[in-house]
Amino acid sequence: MGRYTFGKAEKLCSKLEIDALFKDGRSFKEFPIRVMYLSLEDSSANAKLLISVPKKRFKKAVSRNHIKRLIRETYRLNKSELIENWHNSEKYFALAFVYIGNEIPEFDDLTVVMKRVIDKLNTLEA
RNA sequence: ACUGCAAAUCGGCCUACCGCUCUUUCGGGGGAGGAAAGUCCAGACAGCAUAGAGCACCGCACCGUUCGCAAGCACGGGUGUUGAGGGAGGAAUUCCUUGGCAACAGCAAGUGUCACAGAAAAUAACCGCUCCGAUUUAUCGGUGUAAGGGUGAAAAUGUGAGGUAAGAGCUCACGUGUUCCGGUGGUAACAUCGGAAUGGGACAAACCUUGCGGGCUGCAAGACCAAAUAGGUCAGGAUCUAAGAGUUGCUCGCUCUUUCCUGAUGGGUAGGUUGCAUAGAUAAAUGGUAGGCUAAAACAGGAUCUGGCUUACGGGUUUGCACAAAAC
RNA sequence: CGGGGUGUAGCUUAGCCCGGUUAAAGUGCGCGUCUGGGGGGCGCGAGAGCGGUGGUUCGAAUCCACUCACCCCGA
Repeated sequence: MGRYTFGKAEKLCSKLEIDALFKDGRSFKEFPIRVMYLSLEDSSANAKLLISVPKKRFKKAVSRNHIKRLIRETYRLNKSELIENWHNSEKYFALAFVYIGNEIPEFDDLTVVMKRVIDKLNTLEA
């Protein structure tokens, strides 16, 4: 079934959707991640995600890539509950995770944060 | 052996589970670096421009070889300079070995600058020296001179002799620097020998002069496909007795434009394909967790490609050089 | 990807083009003084060797080369 996959359909690629998300989307913070979300009419997947790490805070490409990979892994391993919920209620969302911390996080700490983010998204939209 | 220095080189591996990207004949296969970086140079490639020549602007500047338009880079060589070691000598100095650096064409084309100090920083004259004149016999004025003094980063070719009122390349000898000519060695830069002329302070990373080279812009270049909306062109139709223009002396009529509908068409935007690759996308792929080797491994992530340069870097390996005293 | 700019006292700037004597100013800091005290005024003083390395030159913040850091612009 691919419960822990993260393929292309689940990534936010369209420039139009990205612009709409940053213009009209709502957001909340769960340090060190800022989450933006926007309901979509119809889509290929129940949740399409975009991960961003600002260049101003992390000068080196290696650092930015590493943080993006960590966030992607934690999301990939914890998202199944959220996707199931939205799939049952036929909701479609565009998501953006922006890293606002100043240091490179540890995997275990980020897992805790990501679980709280998933919970919040579940309760907010339920 | 250890340690230090220099150079070259390597740039974590294995196992399990969960994942990413490209490709596929659906079995599978490929998947970041020595610097991928900085963007300091250069080229390939692409578009535009282009009769020929000159000027401006920019770049380069000892010689040879590979590549290249010229440079750069690499290797080798010359010259200069600087550090270290050694030899000769009383010293100045000079020779040899070795390492670093050099934007090493031209101030003898012109212009400009040379602070402070000093008389004077490039048509030299303060003290001094010489002669002449005056005189109050302390000195003053004039002429000549550049040996000596002092200043400075730098003071007008060094030593000796002749010469002179005193002196001076003023003359001569021996040196020395520069330029030219010739011989020898070398592909050449250059080295060396002989002769002639000459004595021009430094600075061109000062303006500049000479020689050589350079068209401009860059893959977000460029090529192709192309929705919606608005407008363009063409064709057909409708509305007309509405408005304007043309035709005409005037009216009618005719033609065109304005309005609406339908169809076609070219340009072009979003977007896509290509350019684009034996890694290769287009919000952009190499990761995460656990364990072991052993301790966490360092610097660090491709966006058109290639070569050079520079910078960052834990640890390992190899080679070369140095290695005091003591103990064995 | 391409292009441009800036580094000088704690901070903000000048000086750089065209090299020269002790690197200048404002603000901040310290001390003194005026005031009953604060604020403010006045006076005095300390504080940088010019981002780094190398070169040219008698001499470099200034000229040149390389390099490090930061900022901005185009699409």
